[in-house]
Amino acid sequence: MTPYSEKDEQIALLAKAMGHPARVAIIRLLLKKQTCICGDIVDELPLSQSTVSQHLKELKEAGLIQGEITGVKTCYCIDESNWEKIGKLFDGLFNTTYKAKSCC
Amino acid sequence: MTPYSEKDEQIALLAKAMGHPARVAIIRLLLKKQTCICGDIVDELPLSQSTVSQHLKELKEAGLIQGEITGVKTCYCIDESNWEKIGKLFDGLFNTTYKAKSCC
DNA sequence: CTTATTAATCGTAATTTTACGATTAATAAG
DNA sequence: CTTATTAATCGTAAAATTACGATTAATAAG
Repeated sequence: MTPYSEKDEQIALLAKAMGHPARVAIIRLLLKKQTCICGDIVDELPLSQSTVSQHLKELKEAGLIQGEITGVKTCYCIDESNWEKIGKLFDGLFNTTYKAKSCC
Repeated sequence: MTPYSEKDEQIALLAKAMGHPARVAIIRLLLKKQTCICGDIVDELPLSQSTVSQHLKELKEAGLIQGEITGVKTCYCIDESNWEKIGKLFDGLFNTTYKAKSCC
């Protein structure tokens, strides 16, 4: 269906999800802070509640984070089941030591 | 000016550049193959010459690749001076071992 | 039951991205 | 000099993204 490899599609999807500074900031927040309530994330970002919610949804759909509704609040966290795999995917691409070729 | 950290902006910019399967495929091609002539890249992708040229421009602007005009052809390659740094940027983010927190 | 809080979703406008064909500029080949 | 080749750029249409306020749904608090 898609003319690209499964791996390339996967990396592109994940990279796209990380392709906005607000989403990078959210990921970093979830890696650092104890609290991961949606409202707390909204407070840390210069964006409206609805926009942050949209960014959270994108990160969730890409498999980077998980959201768990508890009562009236929603707690977000890094999706542990994918995190390591994602790290390795990027590692496999970016930490290929590049050797200069003849052409340039 | 920007409300986000320099690092988050940098990562987002690079991730965005990798956020399309065609561009991931181009990077992988440049990592693997000897030849890096624009025309060869066009041949490997299911896209028109102008579209590939546009993707190459984006990768170049993000600092991921370099292009060198030699006669009537242009030879693209991984930007060695940035490659390692970029790998470390992503490594620093994705290879943070995530420890489950109390909240979810 | 009523009201308040929280976060998702809807509707929408503005911007950006993606893709293409056509054109252009530059070098190479004849 | 003329023609061919290569790749960048232009113009443009369609689609996707980003952001917001308003609304909704669900639980919590009174």
